[in-house]
Amino acid sequence: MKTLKISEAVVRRLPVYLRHLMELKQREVLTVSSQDLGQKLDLNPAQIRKDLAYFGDFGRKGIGYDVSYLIQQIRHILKLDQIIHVGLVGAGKLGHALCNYTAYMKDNMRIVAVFDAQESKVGTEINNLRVQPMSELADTVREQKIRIGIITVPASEAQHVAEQFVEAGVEAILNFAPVILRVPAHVRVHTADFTTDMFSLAYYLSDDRKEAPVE
Amino acid sequence: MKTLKISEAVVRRLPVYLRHLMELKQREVLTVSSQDLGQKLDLNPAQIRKDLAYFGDFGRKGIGYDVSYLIQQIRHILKLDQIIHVGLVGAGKLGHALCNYTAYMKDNMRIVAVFDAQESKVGTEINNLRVQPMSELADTVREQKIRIGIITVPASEAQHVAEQFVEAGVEAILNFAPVILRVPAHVRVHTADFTTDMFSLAYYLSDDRKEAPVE
DNA sequence: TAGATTGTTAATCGATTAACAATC
DNA sequence: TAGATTGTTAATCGATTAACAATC
Repeated sequence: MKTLKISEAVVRRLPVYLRHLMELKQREVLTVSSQDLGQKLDLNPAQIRKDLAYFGDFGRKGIGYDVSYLIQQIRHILKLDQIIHVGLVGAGKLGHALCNYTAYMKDNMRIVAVFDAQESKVGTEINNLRVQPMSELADTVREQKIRIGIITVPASEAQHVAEQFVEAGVEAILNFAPVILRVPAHVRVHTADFTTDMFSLAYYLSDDRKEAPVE
Repeated sequence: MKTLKISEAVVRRLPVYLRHLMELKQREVLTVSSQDLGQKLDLNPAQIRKDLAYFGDFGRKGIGYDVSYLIQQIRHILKLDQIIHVGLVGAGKLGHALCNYTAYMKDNMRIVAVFDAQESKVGTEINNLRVQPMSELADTVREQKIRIGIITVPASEAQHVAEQFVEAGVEAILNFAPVILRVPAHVRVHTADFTTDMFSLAYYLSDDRKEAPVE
């Protein structure tokens, strides 16, 4: 395996490849070409080959990629050949939804603890997990070997929660609050912000204003 | 206003600028420089100036940008100087969460209808909205002037729902299901996929496997 | 005036795509 | 063998950043 700095764009495509490969496997497709993949995923075949070639020679000239083998390799690259433990803070509707969303994630990641600052939430059950108070976060992260933290609290509390996660030793954070978190460089943060998505979508609407303009 | 093809990267940053500007406004800050903004948002000041300059001369040399004026301009660019009507299909936990997530979106967008294919869901109330059957989607989209559709159904149903949205005349779709949707070129789709985010985060974890490796 | 900061051009950097020898 | 398809190099394209004249 080569050691080179892999761009974020490449890393973000790997889960997309993986997902489609799993589907192919389920349909008992044994082999797939970069051509096929590109067609399905709306990507340039050369890009797919190049992405994969960063990590090794996974294909066979004239043949393509062995589906099962490639799945195994991508899971290894993404460190998903183990079960990653995840903690979540914010037992609101969104937190609830994500806990249940284990559908096809469950072989690779598992939400093993849920926390909330609100006393009324503590002790309730979500998906067989007892909602814990924030005071238990640090110990639980260590005991349960939680490596990724999910933040589904209001924007005003997100930074504080992030700091507690970092303090407890979490290595990466997925943040759903619409704020930019400040964390040390060794902690990776991705922000999954619904409002940013919605607002940028609006840009692409046609120009005729259908409602009474405010301006 | 110049007419030039604006890259998606630029469009995705505009809502981030807007959000921070709103916060500045609330704190009664009158003026902001690209320097200040860059610091807060982790972006290069030149990039911010360039992004804004695509759309007009909004700043003043030696001074910076007037916060209120820039807010107004960005809202106009993003077509958020009107209230955009939104429809949602999939009244599960995630759909529920998004309906409630109107917090700071409510001046710009409004979810005005919720649909679900499951009979057991139809007729229940979410945030004062009656969940409607899919058979009412087309008419409601037209009557309510719904321009953006949100999809929060299982992956297997997402494509079918997208087609119904497109058929009904929706201009853009925000898709939460982990699939790549096929829609005509005039419809814009953004995919907000939780699993892709989580899986790509795992790549950045440290290399020591903390659980018993599967491999 | 002096200091600050924009808008914009030019330079740099990085990512995508094309092309093709190697080879199954 | 002929056709298909990889891995990789070179070409292209696009996005980010630096630099600076204009000017508040």
